[in-house]
Amino acid sequence: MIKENYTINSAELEKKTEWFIGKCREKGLKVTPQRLAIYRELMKTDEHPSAEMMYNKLRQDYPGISLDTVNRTLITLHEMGAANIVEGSGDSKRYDCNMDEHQHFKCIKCKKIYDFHHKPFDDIKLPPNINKKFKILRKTVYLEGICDICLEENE
Amino acid sequence: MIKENYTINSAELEKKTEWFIGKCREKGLKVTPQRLAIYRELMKTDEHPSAEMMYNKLRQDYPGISLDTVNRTLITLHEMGAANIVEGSGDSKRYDCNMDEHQHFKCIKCKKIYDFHHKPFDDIKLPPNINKKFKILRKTVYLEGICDICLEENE
DNA sequence: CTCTGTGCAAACACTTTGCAGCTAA
DNA sequence: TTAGCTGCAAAGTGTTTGCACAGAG
Repeated sequence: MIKENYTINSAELEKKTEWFIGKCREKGLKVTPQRLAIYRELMKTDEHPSAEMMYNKLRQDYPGISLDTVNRTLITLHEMGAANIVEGSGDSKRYDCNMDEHQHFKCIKCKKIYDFHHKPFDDIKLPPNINKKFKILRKTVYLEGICDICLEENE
Repeated sequence: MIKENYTINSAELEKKTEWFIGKCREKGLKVTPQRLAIYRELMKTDEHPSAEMMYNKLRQDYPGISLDTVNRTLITLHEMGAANIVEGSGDSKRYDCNMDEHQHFKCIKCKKIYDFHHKPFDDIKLPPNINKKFKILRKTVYLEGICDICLEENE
């Protein structure tokens, strides 16, 4: 199912806010007005905003807030498990001239990208409602984790 | 299968180079020494390099080459179908605090990201050799294309 | 009171653009 | 010859860092 025009109701928002406050305390992070505002703003949208987009929204209600705080807080949210960084984002572009079907595994420590080819991933079926609504140009199965070399180094 | 320490043999490299020259002619693109060098360099590595990484390698043999040429040429290679931009790259980071399993579709025209949830994508089986070698932290199925709104606008 | 978090400014990394001269076809 | 490509420089965009002050705990 495609989720559209998502709006969280206020009860849900308060519940999530409570959860977030608990999570902060648990991790020894301070509950500042900015952190709350950023988290709540992110809860309220389904736009997968960038830091810049959030900053523009937030400064309407919090004129003093700065873009770096938004940036830093989003990273904090990600680290504490309260937000995801959406795939397809960040870092600089990386190129590849292997035009055969294949997939990538990226090590989040050393940033190395490994090719692999797993036949079943070539053939995954797209959900029909998506396929009908949008024109799909590329489908990607993408794995992230820690590579064998970095795993060894940790021990 | 995982592809490692990939080195192309010179016969293969020449064959691909011929193919590339043909492809350039076909598209009315000039075969310049820089283009050839960049394409051949990309063929020779499995490192999925960034423009910067390629530039540093290439300037050893072509001291005059500039980083913008590398950047522009990589885009050209991508447009002519001789190279891919590896997923997980480019643009600014985008955030999401929906922590439930779900997938994303991104419109390459308007950059809007749509959530959807297709149960079978949650359950895709990892290839056992990958799973054994690396510690997989995240698996992602990610679709790109043109959304319904942008499709309409084109007509 | 203490120590984390914030705002500001500057630095940084990466990409894009305009332009003049060069070169493949 | 000439359209397209390159190199240079500058500007643009997004992110990170150092530091002093403010405010949560």
